[in-house]
Amino acid sequence: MSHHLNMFNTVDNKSHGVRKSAGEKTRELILGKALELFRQKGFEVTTMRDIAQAAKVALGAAYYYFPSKEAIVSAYYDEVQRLHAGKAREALEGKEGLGERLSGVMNSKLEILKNDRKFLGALFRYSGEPGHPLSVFGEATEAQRKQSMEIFREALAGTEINEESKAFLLWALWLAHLGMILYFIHDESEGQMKTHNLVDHGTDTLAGLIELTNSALVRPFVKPFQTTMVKMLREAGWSEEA
Amino acid sequence: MSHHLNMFNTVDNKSHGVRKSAGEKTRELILGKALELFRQKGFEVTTMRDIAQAAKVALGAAYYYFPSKEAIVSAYYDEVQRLHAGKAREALEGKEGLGERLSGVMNSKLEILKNDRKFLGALFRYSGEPGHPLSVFGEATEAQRKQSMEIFREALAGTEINEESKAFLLWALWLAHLGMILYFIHDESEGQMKTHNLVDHGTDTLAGLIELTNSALVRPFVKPFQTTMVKMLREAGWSEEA
DNA sequence: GTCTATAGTTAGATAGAC
DNA sequence: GTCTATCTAACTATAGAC
Repeated sequence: MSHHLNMFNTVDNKSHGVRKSAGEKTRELILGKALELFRQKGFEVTTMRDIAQAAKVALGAAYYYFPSKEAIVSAYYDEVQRLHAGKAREALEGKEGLGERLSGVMNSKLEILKNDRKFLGALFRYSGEPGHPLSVFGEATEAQRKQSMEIFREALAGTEINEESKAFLLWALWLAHLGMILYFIHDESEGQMKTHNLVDHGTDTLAGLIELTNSALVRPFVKPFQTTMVKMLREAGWSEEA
Repeated sequence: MSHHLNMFNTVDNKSHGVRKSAGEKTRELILGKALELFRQKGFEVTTMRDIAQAAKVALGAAYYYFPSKEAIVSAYYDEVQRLHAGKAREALEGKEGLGERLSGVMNSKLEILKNDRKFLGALFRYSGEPGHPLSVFGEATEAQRKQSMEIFREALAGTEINEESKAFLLWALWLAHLGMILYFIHDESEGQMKTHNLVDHGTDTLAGLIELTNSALVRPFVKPFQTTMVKMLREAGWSEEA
């Protein structure tokens, strides 16, 4: 029985039955060792040579699998997304209120990232460079973004919002979730308690506001704003992935 | 008469009467040439060697004045802030409505940045690294942040908001203004029209919302949210520059 | 397709002489 | 303050083993 711990320090069930090519295994080895080093020493100070050495492969092998050092963090984040899809759906089971549903999605994300604040910053390094393959806003990462927004779509299931506003809300939630990660990285409080408070109250407040704007009493006042905002955002091209 | 164009391609009035040390002049020369190259070729492809050569100094001299390549962009941004303080105050003259006041501040910023989208991204490179001297959220840039928020405080003059909410609103405006710059960088539309639309409608909408929440009819509904939010943000430590 | 080994190149950054 | 020389580490290139 070869249960073994993967890079996330969880039991890797997939290793039973699923054939992996030699390349696959090397790739995971490099990724795992890299993350180990990033967690230990930090992203900056860890060199590609360190990583190759730790994985007992040649430097060229590391570059064969990962075109750059940041690409390793990006690959890690792919895994995070995959895990999050599962964990978030688990968290959504049986939860009815919008507030707790949003909170479930956000908190499961934090749970996955909890030991990796040291190197998550590398994810944001190219956010201001539109063409860069690793920009969180770039074309190359569109699939990831869509996938992430799908999870939020599920959290919103059962909420009464028209499709256009919902599309915008998904974008906003994805952005907020990025902001959460950024805040999390900077949060030096015990157990990142401040981030958790922010998420708990923030999701609750947001849910309350959404319900408020749907209430018969307030809606007439809010309606014109919604119309303006949708128009504005359409002009701004948010729907075309701008 | 030695009117000459400075790095912003505007007439440099300060050069009359104000003595500059040799070092001061070298620094400006390097900064100016660097920005020229950044605008021409982009930030990435411009090397420190290129910059030093263009300024006819040794590589070491460039590093004597600027500890890193990004520090050049940061120094440029200091100038931007200084210019913005002036331009924004000009724009605020005679404007009464909150919407147009906010719009004035935002648009004057865009006006200053308009030719520099190519390298503004460098400003965000370390936003995910708390300790880094060039992180927009870091301690080392706190003075700049405060200065920037002061401009927004002036835009809010005459608006009825309690001090605690206002402090938060300033933070939010500063963040929104960062977001605007990010969007601006990614905006490939003719003359960055999309950014301008977003700013025009966004400031108007925000102003409308602020007024709405202050109205007698809606306030009772919104009040509990304001209370919760202020509490939440206090717990999150936003006031302590977290 | 997967890797090793090794030898560059490039460019950011630094040390220390003048 | 300014230079020259040097260092480091990301990255590339290549030739070959399996």
